[in-house]
Amino acid sequence: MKKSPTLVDVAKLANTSKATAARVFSRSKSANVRLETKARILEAADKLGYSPNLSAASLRSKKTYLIALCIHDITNPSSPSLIRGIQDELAQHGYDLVVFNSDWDPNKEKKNLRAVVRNQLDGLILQDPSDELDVSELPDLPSVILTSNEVFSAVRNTVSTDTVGGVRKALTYLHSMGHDRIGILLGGSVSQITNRKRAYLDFYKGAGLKVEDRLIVDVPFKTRASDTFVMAKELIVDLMRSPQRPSAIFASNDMLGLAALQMAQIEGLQVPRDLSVVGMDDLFSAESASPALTSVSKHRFQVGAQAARNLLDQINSEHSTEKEPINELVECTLVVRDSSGPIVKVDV
Amino acid sequence: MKKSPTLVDVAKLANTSKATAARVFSRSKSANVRLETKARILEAADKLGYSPNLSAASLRSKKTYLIALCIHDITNPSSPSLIRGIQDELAQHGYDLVVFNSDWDPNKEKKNLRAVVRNQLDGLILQDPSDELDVSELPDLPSVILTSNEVFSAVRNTVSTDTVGGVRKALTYLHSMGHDRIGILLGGSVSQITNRKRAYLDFYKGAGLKVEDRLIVDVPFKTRASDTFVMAKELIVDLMRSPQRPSAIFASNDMLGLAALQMAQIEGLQVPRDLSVVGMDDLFSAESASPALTSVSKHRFQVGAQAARNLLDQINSEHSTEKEPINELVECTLVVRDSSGPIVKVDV
DNA sequence: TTTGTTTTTGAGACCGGTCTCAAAGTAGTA
DNA sequence: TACTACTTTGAGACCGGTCTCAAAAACAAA
Repeated sequence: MKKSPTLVDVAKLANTSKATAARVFSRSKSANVRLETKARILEAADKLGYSPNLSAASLRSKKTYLIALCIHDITNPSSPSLIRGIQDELAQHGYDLVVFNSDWDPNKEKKNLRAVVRNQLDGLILQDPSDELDVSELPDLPSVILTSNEVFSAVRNTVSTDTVGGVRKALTYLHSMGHDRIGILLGGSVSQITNRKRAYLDFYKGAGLKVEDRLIVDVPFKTRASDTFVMAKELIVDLMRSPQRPSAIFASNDMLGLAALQMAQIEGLQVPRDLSVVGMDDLFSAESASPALTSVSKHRFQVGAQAARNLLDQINSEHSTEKEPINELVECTLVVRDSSGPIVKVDV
Repeated sequence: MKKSPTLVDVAKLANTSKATAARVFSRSKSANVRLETKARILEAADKLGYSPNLSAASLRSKKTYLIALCIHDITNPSSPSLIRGIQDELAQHGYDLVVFNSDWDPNKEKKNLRAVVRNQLDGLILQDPSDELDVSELPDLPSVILTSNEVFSAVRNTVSTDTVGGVRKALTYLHSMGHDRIGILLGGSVSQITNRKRAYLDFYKGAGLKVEDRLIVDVPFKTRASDTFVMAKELIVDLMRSPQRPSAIFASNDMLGLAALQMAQIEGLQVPRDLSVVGMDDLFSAESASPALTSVSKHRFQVGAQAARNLLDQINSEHSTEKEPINELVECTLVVRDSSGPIVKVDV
């Protein structure tokens, strides 16, 4: 690991000044270097195996070309496509991504945000900040927050998913297939649960259906997917064994939907003949399930891409005058697969 | 976004020198500062809202406390647990992770490696480098390569999975359940395919079974999981419909295993009564499949943790004298679930 | 050739820490 | 009190780029 050559070495070899050599490698525009000179410098750099030192550059220019993504857990099956959406967009503009996990721990979250500042990262994409996080604690840099929480959307740009609309789409679809007693599995954070429960109740009211409390199942939140999964299955069995079981189940996330599929099979219910199941998230696991799980896609990839674009816009708009925050909403789409179908009336 | 305070500001306010103030925040040991002084400095820093500038620090100290992970695709379902294993280990030592995707494109791979150097990252974990990458192109920094390729393991530390042993475990298990005509679905890269095919043939030979070529199915590799999935299903159907179909299928990755489960259901085969299926990777999708897929776990989380530990060791061992590279092998484990069982003789 | 304009180049300050080395302070001991 | 050993502090060079500003060169027009 010998000392690597610097710009001065290159300049010396190319018989020019440090400043001129710098212009050749600088990211900023307006690199006015004569072609002949430029070629000479590049040749010298090549000969020496020169690679610019970004630490040095960023010290002066205040730009690291690194973006922070603070999410709960990269292990969560819906994280990868979000990340990929962000990365693909960033890559086009020469930015790279640093990923932080908070594990739903407010302390880790704050710690991560501090790391973002320390590392001089150029921008921040923050997923669903915890309630413990005060707006004033947000670092003072270009940022996009993935949340529908008004506290944050009032002060920062946000991108969020129209989950309420998504729930409506799923229920509308099931209702159109003749289902009028639809079980709902609620999971995730408290706000997610209340959100979706409201959407469910609204739909029932709008459709003139009678709400049955026992069709509404809350699945306690666990940080590890597998734990949620196990817990969900127990609760789902109860629902399936109840004397008047629903003809369809809407799971507010795919984890729960998959658990339902598994339990249906164990209970000897045939899907979708005996039971229709619709999930939400459209994970790969939904596509690969047997039968393939009908699911509401939240377009995580697009959410990521959108957030990244928004962030880059902020970074590039010099005059970051106190503009009104932009709050974008991404629509959900229902992906119909094999786990759902028209109701089949049972003759007893 | 006003100018943030520097160490000099803090020192001034604490009525001490820059050097002393620096010692309080320095990561390196031997911070000999009197407690009283330290308190004064911390108080000043707190009052000013001081946050160290890592770009400046790393310019001088040559340390960014950032590690690069170059993988093929974060969207690949097995990536997240690998990443998490790495991150958890790194976090304990104050390092953060930058993730790069190559999409199996050698050019992107090289581009990423250059970015690693430019950004002065402190270490590199590189997944399965492409054949186009020459050993000489590896950047000159602490690194761990996730590969079993001898070309790389001869010159760098590596961590790899004993997939051959994993294949053997799966086949041994199926054979012990009475299956003697086991189909194998081969997928992934060329080397993966040849590796596992050899393991399969070796096992068959060892067990004194007759190899049937039509039980060996190659599934062409696609970069997108969904594409592989669709392609796999067509090939699997052929296998299932063949006059003498196997009583068990070993899929060399879970994607293929899940595809097999789905096709079995569509073809009206009951798993595991009519067909046992065993996958490999132990993705969450395997656990959530119906029936839950028996799978060979490659312990990706542990692989990641191991690699990270190894990397940190390298970084911390000052005298990086040309040691023999360390090549670690992680064993696979068979996770038996509901998609496999003893053979059931059919009476025709 | 002279003058005005535009493009290229170079000198040197600067970014905000870390690091070295010597000076100053503090004990401990005789 | 004097002397040694160890701890704590400060001065200032240094890391390798970027940025500003003015000088030099190139070009165009007169």
